[in-house]
Order: sequence, then structure tokens, then C-alpha cells
Amino acid sequence: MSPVGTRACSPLPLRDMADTRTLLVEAVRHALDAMDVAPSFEVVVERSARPEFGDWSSPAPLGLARVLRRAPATIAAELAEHLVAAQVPRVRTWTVTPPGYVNAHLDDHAWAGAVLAGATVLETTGRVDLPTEAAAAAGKTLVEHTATNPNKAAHVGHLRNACIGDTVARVLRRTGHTVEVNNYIDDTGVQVADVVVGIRQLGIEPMPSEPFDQYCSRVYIAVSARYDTDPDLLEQRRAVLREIEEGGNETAVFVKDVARRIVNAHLATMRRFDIAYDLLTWESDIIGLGFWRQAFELLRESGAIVLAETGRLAGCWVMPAEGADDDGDDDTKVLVKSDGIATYTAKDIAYQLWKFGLLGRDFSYVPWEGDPTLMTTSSVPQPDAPPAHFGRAQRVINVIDARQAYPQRVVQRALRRLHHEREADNSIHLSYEVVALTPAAAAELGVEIEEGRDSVALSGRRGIEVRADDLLDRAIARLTANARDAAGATLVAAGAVRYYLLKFSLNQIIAFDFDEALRVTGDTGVYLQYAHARAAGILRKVSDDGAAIQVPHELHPAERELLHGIEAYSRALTETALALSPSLLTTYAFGLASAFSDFYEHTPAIVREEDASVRRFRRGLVAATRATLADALHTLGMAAPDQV
RNA sequence: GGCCCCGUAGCUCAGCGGAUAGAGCGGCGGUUUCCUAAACCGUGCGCGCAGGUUCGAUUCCUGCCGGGGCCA
Repeated sequence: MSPVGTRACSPLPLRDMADTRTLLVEAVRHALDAMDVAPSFEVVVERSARPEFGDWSSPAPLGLARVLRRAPATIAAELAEHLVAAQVPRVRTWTVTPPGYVNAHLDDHAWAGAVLAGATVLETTGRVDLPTEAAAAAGKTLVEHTATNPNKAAHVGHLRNACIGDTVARVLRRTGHTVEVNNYIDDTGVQVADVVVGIRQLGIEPMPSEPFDQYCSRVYIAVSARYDTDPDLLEQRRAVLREIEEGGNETAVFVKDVARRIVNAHLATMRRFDIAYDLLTWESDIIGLGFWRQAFELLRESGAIVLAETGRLAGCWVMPAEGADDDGDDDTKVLVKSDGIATYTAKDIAYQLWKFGLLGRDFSYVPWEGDPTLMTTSSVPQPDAPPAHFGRAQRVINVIDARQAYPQRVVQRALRRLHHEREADNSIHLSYEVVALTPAAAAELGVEIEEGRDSVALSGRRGIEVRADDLLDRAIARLTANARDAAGATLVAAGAVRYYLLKFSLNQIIAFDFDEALRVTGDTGVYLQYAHARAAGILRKVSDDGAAIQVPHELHPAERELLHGIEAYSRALTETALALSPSLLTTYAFGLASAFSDFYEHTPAIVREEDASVRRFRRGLVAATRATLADALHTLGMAAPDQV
């Protein structure tokens, strides 16, 4: 893209690179100061509801009517006068519309120039100029996600978790945060024990070329179905759990090996979606290194947990609810069962303390299976290892589904009881709702749907699931027909699945439907990638002549919308990072792609444009779109192919 | 029983204090060559119900109804 000339400076102390909305908020604030409006009054500036009103509008006079005891229209008129006098850069005129809005109509030349200049910076340096409220939190943010039990193949529910966590990590990094990503491996729980019992007792053999995780899925389903009729298996499971807890025996070694192989399968699945981790944290190391014993002592000494002596929970170590005694209140959480086994939540508390560097202990670390880019915790001391930089975070984000809200609250409460108030406040359970099957999807999988229900929950235990790998394979098959090559189809397919799992609000249950997930038209990842490829195609055909871009005096409405879309990127990123909500970014990216498609369809073809100046400007607009869309796609963890 | 989430167009979902509530899909009817259309255009009697707060409520509060989840 060519450089854009800078224009005359403004009489207000405004940052050149500020986005227009920020600039207007500051300008309105400045004008309100002159009108003696209290600084606490919150200035709202939003895109105008209709193009005739202008580009940006503020309803500030409506809110001020009562404060100032004057009619909104009069206030609006006075505010507009101040704004006109202030000669706000990038604004051509101010208007007032009933019942009391002030509207900014932008100076296309100045504004479009600033937007294209910003996009040039993004393209050439990779820098995004973020609004001031986006200031990155100090210190490190630790994001835990995926954490799929290592006893079966990952399904779309696990994939939703991984896509959310990976995208949140990307968005935070993109907005200047230091991020560490952990994938927690629960290799000491009931679910691994189930599979171990199944492998040993049921005589189920792997099928030829069957991946290990899929084999374990079959065993898990089979053993789960047998517990009802074969109580001996339950006894076996208890034995396995005891041996895991004790460690140093043949079973523990076997379990660890099963978990290791499944983890490798999960990592391979996630890698197909471009999802990676900094560190694998093993529950067996949390136990083996005495993290839980340490946490237990801390909790016991502080009185946060007590041994219940009477009632239903007698013999259990519990954390009582606020103000409750130890006789089994509703909100009392058991951390150590009467048989001495620590619950998941207990280990989570130890892990959470470690994440903040509050435990006073650390893991050893080694590369995972020789991969220098991925580390894993270890219980074996590594005397020659360089100093570790894991944990000791300022903020911890646990990506865990909404069903675990209660145990997550208990973890937070534990920090509070240990007087780690700040860390408790910075413990974020990033909760999201589960994936369920629509009746159509259930029917396709041959799953019965209960009378009176309109969806069915996924269940690895019962084999009611859509495996992540299978879904991607189906998407690839669907896309291969139209793609140039297999590699391209794979990239687009992974992006399509990711987009589908990210576009829903976090607290919305995804009603999974194959037709929706695999669709290639409309609000889909494919549409976004297609728009990017289309922009790249134009740039291939129209070369950059290197001359400075001149903004035409009259912009086409589609060009203005596209410029607004490009400009909104930094704000979309910021809001996504603040809300930790990837769907904000998917919604933004779809809007940008739509604006580009609209521009493409409704303005003359650039390749046939004969006016060099117009062609240069419109090429610059395409280049700015391409760079912005590519950045948004990458932040969403999607490829931005030049061709599809 | 207590707590959490959801209820917006036929379906799947955005919007979550501001001017005529949007999109995708499906249906119907159109448009083609700036990687061709994986696109675009037209076509929509919709905010579960009742109160409250507010100049203004789909958006905030309370209660109810319906669906889902969690804790026992």
C-alpha cells in the first residue's frame, strides 16, 4: 500500500492516530466542559442510525436535558456550535436532529486518509493502534483451556472449549498482553481409570489402523455400560484409583502411558485447528510433588477447611459456606472424601495457587516428547534446566464449561479464605455453555431423542458425540469439490469449523447441526476467507504504482461503509479482549467481509478503472481491507488464504 | 428447595439504555465474468407475560410462565 499524506493539524490536543470515535468523544467532552457539564457525565458517541443523519451521532443532549433544565434541542444546538468552533479534525459539518442528537458528518478526504494510513501501519509493521481504554493489564495472564480428560477422542464440546481458549489467548496477545497457555491433563481421575479397567478386563482389541483415542472411546463406552450389571468392575476401578493415588506401581505406569498416548492424539487433533499450548500440566505431578498436601496444610492452618465430625459428611474435609458450620450445609464443599481421596476441586485449588505463584512450590519442566515448542510438567528434578518462567501470573482465566461454575466458585473462595483477595478477584472462570445436538443431528447419528426435548446433550460416556476429527474430515470433504487443492480445502475447513464454534455467545448453548456447521455460504468462516481471497485476487491484478493516494471528494456509500469497517477493527479487538468474548470478533469480521462484498458488487471494477488516481485509491481501499481482514482472521485462529 | 443460563422473524442467532430492532438459513423472484456467483439484489404483521425505574426499555430491576443446567 502507498503512503498517505498527512493533513493540517487541529487546534485540539488530539492524537493523530486516534480512531474517529475516540476523537469525537474527546471533542464532545471538550465542548461539554465549556458548557459546564460535570466530568462524570458519560459521553456516548455511536454510529448514526441512518446515513442521512451523518456518520457519528451523540445523544448527549437528551441525557443532559434534565441536568441542565433545558430542552434537548437547545442543548444540541449549543453543543453543535461549540463543536463547529472547535474545528474538530476529520469532521466536515455538525448537524442537529430531533429530538436532540448532534451528528458529525465526516470530511471524507481527511477521514479516509487517516483510516488508510492506519491500515498501512497494520500491514507494514503489524501494529494496531488501540484505544486508550485497551491498556493491557500488567503482568502475565495465564489461560487454561482444552483440559480434555485423557480417556477418549475429543468431540465438538471439547473443541468449543479449545477454540474459545485459543482465541482468547490470541486476542489478548494481539492487544499487548503477556499470555501463558496451560492445558491441564487430569490423568488421575475416574475417567482414565474407567479406560484402564476396560482395557484390562473387557478384552476389546484395537481395530486395524484405529487411532488410539478412538479405541479408548470404544472401551470407555463399553466399560461404562457394564458397570450396572457387573459390580466387580466398580471394585476394579476403585483399586486402580488407589494405585494411581499411591503411585510407584505398575498400574500407575500403565495409566500414565494410556494418558500420554491420548494426550498425543488430542494434541494432533487440536494442531489441525492451529491450537497450541505453552505447557501441559499434569494432575499426577500436582499430587506427586505434594502440591495438594501443601495446599491442604495452608487451608487447614487458616481454618478454611475443617474435618466434619458429624452428619452426612462425617469424616470429610470440607470448606464450609460463608458463616455456616460444619454439619453439611447446602453450600459446603467436600475437598477430601472420608476415604482420604482428594476431589477434583481440591487439586484445582492447589493448581490455582500454583498459577498465581502462591504455593511456594514449583514443578520441574521438560520438553514434551522432544518438542522444543511445548513443555510439560514433571515430577523428576531437572538440575540442569534453565530457570522456569511458568505460572506466577497476575490474572488467571480458566476456560471451563458452565456446569462447573460451582466448583470454580469454590476455588475462588479458597483463595479468599487464604486472604489472597487480589488473586481471588483475578481468578476468572470463563464460562461457556455446552454443545448439544439438534434433533436432526441426533437422527443422523442414530441417537434417540427423549420425549419432550428439543436437543440431546453430548456424552462421550454414551457415545453420543461428534468427534472433532470427524467433523473436520467432513468439512474437508465438503470443501474439496470447490477448492483448488487439498491443502487449501483443509485450511478453509479448519477455519470454517472454528468460526462456527466461535460465533455463538459464550452463554448460548450451541444447537449443533451438521448442515449449519458445514455450510459454505452466508455467515460462515468460508465467506470470510473467500472475501479475503477475493481482495487478494484484485491486488494481484492491479499493481501498486507507488504514488501517494488521493482520496476522492465524493465517496460511494459502499466505500464509506467499508472504511468504517476497517476503522472499527481496533475497537472490536479491544472490546473482545475486555469482554473475553470471541463472538464479538467473529461478528465484526463478518461485518467487514460483508462490507467488502458490498463494495465489490456495487462499485465499478477496479481492473477496468482508467483514472489512475481513482484506481490507486480504490486499490488502497482493497489493500487496507485485505490487511485488516487477514489480521482479524489470524486473531481468530483462521488462515487468510490468497486463493481458495 | 437454592443458585446459574436461555426465551428476539418459520429455523439458527446478533443487538443489551437512545432516532424506523438486524443477520444468516429456508421459501419465492432476480443479477454474472475486478480469484466468475463460496457473491450480490428484492421479498419479513418478531423482542414469553405482568409490573417498576427512566426524558427514553428488546436492553436495567422485581414477580410470573416456559426450556436447560448445577448443588445436594
